[in-house]
Amino acid sequence: MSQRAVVSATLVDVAKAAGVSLATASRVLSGSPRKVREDLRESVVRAAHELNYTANAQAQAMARGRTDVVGLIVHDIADPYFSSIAAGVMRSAEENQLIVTMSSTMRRPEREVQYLSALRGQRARAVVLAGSRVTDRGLVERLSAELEKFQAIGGRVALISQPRLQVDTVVLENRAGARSLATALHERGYRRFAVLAGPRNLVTARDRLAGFREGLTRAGAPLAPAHVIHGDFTRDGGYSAAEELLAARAEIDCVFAVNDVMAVGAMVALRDHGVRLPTEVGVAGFDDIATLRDVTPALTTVRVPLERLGATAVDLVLDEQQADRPRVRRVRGEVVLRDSTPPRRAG
Amino acid sequence: MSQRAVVSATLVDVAKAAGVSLATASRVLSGSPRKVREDLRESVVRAAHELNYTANAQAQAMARGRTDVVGLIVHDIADPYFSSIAAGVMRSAEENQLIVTMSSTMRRPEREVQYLSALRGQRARAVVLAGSRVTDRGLVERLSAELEKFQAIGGRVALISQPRLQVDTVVLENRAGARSLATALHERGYRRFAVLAGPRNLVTARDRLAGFREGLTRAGAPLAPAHVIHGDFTRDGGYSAAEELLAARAEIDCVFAVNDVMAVGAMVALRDHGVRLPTEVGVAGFDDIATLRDVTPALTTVRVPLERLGATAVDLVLDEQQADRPRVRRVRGEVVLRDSTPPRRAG
DNA sequence: CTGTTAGCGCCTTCAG
DNA sequence: CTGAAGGCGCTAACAG
Repeated sequence: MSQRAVVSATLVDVAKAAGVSLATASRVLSGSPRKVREDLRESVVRAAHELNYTANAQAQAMARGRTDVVGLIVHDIADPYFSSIAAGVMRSAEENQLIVTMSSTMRRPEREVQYLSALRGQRARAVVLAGSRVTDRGLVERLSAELEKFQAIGGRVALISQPRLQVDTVVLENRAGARSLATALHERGYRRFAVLAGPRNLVTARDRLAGFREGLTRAGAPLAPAHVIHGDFTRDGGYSAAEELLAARAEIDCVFAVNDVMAVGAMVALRDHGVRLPTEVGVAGFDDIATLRDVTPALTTVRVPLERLGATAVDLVLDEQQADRPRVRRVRGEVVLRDSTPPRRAG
Repeated sequence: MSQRAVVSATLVDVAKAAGVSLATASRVLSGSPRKVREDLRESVVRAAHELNYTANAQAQAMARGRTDVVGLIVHDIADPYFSSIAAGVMRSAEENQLIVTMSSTMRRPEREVQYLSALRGQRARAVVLAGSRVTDRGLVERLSAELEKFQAIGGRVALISQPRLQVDTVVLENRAGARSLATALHERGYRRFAVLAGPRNLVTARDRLAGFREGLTRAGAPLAPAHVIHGDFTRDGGYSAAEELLAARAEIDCVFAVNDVMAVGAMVALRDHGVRLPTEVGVAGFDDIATLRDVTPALTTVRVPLERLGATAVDLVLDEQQADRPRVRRVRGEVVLRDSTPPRRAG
């Protein structure tokens, strides 16, 4: 007879069971500032407990006119760079009682626009867009338009990347970091560099290349154009780029891959082709990915506080101070010299 | 005068602008099966577009009585094991037009219960719980109770771990995998093993240890109890456990760490203490984490199709066939022998 | 301090 | 095929 209920108890049920009005029940259960007589409060709590009552967050959101959802959009959650950022976002979100809904674009920028639109449908309170911007003008415009719509209905936005759009941004100083790295490597005695530069259309990759080049030029050892190889921002991209370098028989003593994942791919490629590391060629990366710290030789890189990037972005969207123009939080990386680039004797 | 609107257009606005009734507007915009005359449909679509209308998903969910949210709960999203599973969950979720909300327990099992309760508040359609179950009886009971409440209101649940609770589960055959690994290593000539066994209360860790022990026993080279070291399921846990092993001056020729992350930590510890790898000691792990494939020497391990685990879990919760008892999908790992455990000469 | 009531935005019978 | 109206579960004025 009594079929298993597939609906949960509602506030009306609780109120009825407790013998109070809907309003009173709501007041005790939804943390309203208004006081309720102790005995009533108790019976409401008890009734709620007995009925396994849990407020319907959707209904609350509708009645209140706002949600506690923050959307996170990343390029690829399986990439340690993004999973670390996600960890930071989730940590800060939890501290602020927010729910995180996540989506992964699989490195297809158009997806950002789609997901953003979906988040608008969710009436998400805020969205964090992590990952490099691209250079494609059309895409940037479509994203901008969608961001404006999102903001038009009161949503907050933070980017983790480059300050290229009219929204709050956590800026990772890729250029300065790469410049410092170049200087440090030059000081260690390296002179003939190659750069595995990643995709041409990713601003992050471009900035790192540009910064590295600047550093070398200042140090008086300018980068040869032929020693810049583009490719995917992945392990395999690094592997292929390094092979290309070898095929070109470039005369070099140090390879800078614009991220750690690529650097590791490059190391493997070099070794596979009989290059001894780090004696014949030094290798450096960027990011200081935790799981990659234990490769041999230990990878020289630029440490990026990834979790902090994520947490900072959430803090930014939660700080409601409506500035007249986009705010920017700059985060610097720190050069970490390890065994993959030992000091090199002159000559 | 005209302050920037902070509310979005509603269906009423669209209907009004299109000169039709609310019902008609709803029918064209929400993919209702009912037909609407072509000219009306067009003007509704146009009005919606002009007003930047996007249906309020919360309101839709309330009216329909169900959501498109699937919750994912992991131990630690920054751990590549979980980020890969997450990638699989998100892929399958997207294919099914579902939204993923994610939370990370930071390896504190009580959090699973809390998050599950929050997801019940969200009226999530389903939840995927990834990560090893624990042995603590009280925790298991509290989780079970919360799972039942979740299911009582129609929510679907899938676990990725061990079939210990009365819900659908994607089971990773840790025991069988570890057993095969033991056999394979024995065949390569290893005889004196140590196991870095992870936390005592994690079922995954226990199963891997048990399987490995079984394999060795069958092969006639039983594991010495003193050669089992427990510790954290992390890189540093592996490092410490290996140091402990060294301090005990155990006579061994092969170390099995119950996951790759620990194995890498162990490799570093062994090297730091002057042990030559893999000549003096072989090292093996479990999981085949992608970013860890390039350590030197290349790590022998048991490959686990992590993304598929995640995707399978989503498929399971979406397949509404209400079986009378929990369904189980078994997934096997595959031994991958690499350079960290080269064939060993007898003697 | 408590109760009544009007929405929040949308879907979906039910008439027309 | 279209429109009117009730209701999803909850919050927040507004009275009492």
